[in-house]
Amino acid sequence: MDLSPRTIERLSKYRRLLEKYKKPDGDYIFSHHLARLLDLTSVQVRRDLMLIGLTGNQRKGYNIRELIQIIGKTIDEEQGHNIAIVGMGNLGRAVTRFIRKNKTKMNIVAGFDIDPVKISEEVDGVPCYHVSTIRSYIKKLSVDIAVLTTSADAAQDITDLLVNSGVRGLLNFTSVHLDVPSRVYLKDYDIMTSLEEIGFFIKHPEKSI
Amino acid sequence: MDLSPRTIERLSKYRRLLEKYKKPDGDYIFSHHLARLLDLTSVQVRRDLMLIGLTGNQRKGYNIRELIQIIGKTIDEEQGHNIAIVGMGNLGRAVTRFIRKNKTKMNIVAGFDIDPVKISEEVDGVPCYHVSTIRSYIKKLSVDIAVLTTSADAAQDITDLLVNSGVRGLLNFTSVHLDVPSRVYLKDYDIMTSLEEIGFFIKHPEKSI
DNA sequence: TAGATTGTTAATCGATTAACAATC
DNA sequence: TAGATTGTTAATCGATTAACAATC
Repeated sequence: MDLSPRTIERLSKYRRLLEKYKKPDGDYIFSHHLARLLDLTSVQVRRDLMLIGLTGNQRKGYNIRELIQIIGKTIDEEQGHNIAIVGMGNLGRAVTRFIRKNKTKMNIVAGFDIDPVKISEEVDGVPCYHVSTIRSYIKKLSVDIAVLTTSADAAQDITDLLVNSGVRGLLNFTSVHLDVPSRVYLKDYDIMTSLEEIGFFIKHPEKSI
Repeated sequence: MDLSPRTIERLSKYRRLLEKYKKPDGDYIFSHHLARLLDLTSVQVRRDLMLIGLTGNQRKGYNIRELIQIIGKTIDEEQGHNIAIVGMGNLGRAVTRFIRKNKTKMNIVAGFDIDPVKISEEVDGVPCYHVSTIRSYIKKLSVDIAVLTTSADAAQDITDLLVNSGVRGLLNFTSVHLDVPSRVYLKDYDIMTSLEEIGFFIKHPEKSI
């Protein structure tokens, strides 16, 4: 199986959409219908589903229950993922609550901070520890994904610590470009860059149509 | 000028990196040096800079001051952008403080919420109004970009309201796929999908190396 | 000068889409 | 059956990279 990040992202969106989807006229959906709901082409939907071995019915389309189940088999880790939020400032607390609202296989097991005020103060039921204890808690709690919501200054040092402690995936909300070994999967979320991108394209509207 | 979203994103990162950059051995930087700092190739850096008409020096590289200035001329709107945050929950407040910490041409001029508790309670100096007043405030304050941090339920209705009020760019933090006219530039930030992407690729490490 | 770097075209790579046979 | 849809290969499109001449 050889799925690109973009395909994985679309599969995640298909599943989430259909989990909330009140069956229109049964438990099946056509590729062009799913495509329209997400502004994609029906070919792309069929191709994505083909790649994960899902087969449809020419009369009824794709079985929604089966679709959700096979996407889960493809992208989920059976035992779920244990997540740590590093940096329990506004952004860290917001992300914590956001993730916990979505009942998925993503379990937030710990927060970390340097501020004594935040430490041992639970956020949405998640305990917060001092960053100096990252190594032992990451190992003890089998954290495999960390969300980085620290200050820019601390970002690279904390990243090194996380990676050395065994974290294998990182969601980086800081605006710092992180240096990580290739075995670690890094996803950047650069808010300022995104705003500047939006700013540019509303200044040059002809480009985006 | 015909710049892709990816080029704009890289330009934004070049600038931010170099603004904080303490000159190594002068006020110039080589393309391969800048490339290494951001995990890119030097060809890509040179090509990006070529596209915005920036010319380097074969002995010294690119003048950092000039680079920052020309990137600004390319991507910034001279008068800046007026931004509204819609949904002043944890995420909205976090994003507000985050953007305001970065001194840029992005001015947050208003927040909106439905919760009477949050309304007329300033966040980091930004006033918060009721969503029913979106239309008049968006026009009065000339808001051109909105950050959507509402609940999933409200997302599409609020978006319609924003677009009808004249907003031309949207940064969407909800997990809902939004339907917007093509003249509106939309950028999605789907946290759950990103986590699932990370989860998949740490399960299949051979793919990401 | 020799060596390193820039600037730019052509080739390559990866992802999307067009086309169409197979199927219900 | 006719019509619509699926499944899949081939063509296309867009972005990155290789190659190399020009320049300091």
